[in-house]
Amino acid sequence: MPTPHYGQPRYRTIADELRRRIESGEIAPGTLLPTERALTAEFQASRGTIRKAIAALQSEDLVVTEHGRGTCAIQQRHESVADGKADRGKRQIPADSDLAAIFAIDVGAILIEEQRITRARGTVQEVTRVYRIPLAAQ
Amino acid sequence: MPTPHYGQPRYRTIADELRRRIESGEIAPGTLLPTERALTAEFQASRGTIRKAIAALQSEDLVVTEHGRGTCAIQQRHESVADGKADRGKRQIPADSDLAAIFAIDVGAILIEEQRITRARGTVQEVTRVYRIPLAAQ
DNA sequence: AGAAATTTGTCCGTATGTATC
DNA sequence: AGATACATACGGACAAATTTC
Repeated sequence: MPTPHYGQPRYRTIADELRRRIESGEIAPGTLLPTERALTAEFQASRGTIRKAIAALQSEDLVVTEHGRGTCAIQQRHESVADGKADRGKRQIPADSDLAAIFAIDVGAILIEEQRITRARGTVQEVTRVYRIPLAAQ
Repeated sequence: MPTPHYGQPRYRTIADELRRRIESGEIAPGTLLPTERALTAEFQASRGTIRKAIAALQSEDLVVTEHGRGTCAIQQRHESVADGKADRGKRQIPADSDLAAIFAIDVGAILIEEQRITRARGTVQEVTRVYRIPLAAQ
């Protein structure tokens, strides 16, 4: 097969299909996707194309890939948990030296930290923290 | 050259060099970068590697690429030099009392921390950190 | 207007390095 | 240490958009 990518490129249709499986729960959050090798077999595409599809999902924060391990589906953000308890919080913290360097601000300057805890069947799966500069300071 | 990517991969050092040229004004905002072909000649790297380096700059909103035209440097607001800190990183850290309580693990137990830095026009917008328990421990 | 050249986009196959299990 | 799985890199081929002649 040369390169017949009329309409939509192949890596995109593959990404769409994988996204569907994740969002439908066919690939449960927290579980590994099939290996790249398995995906090349299933979609009859080269490994490079499979990796491009997965890269698209990564940029959507739908999956996380770890070197020798595999690619893992991430718990969805706007999914209301069964217990309904929103494990979210927002607070202000002073920047430590690490964050200060990244943001190019002074150590001790105030940052906004938003925290989100995702659970599955009661156990904590992930803790996500997003830091940013207060709007007032910009 | 086979594939000796000790320390830093090739595409990243190339991306760093191109970023330096853009931020130093050597490649003026609004002007086209050298063609992929020219870059392969200069850096003695394959086209795929060059494209990966450019893709990195794209995700930093430092350049935009148009199909039959080329890759164009973006007008940017000055800002501190990128200190070479990777936009994505993963590391293992011991749980502090806060995280230990959330995960219901011992203080000092190892957690995986993944960090992602999102930028817009060169400036840091958000720092996202995701913590989770190593799979080996589950 | 049209053809050719240029340039980026997609895809394949292979080989080797590196991290994890 | 061995097997498995992802990461990097090369080279070639063809497609599609743009520019040039």
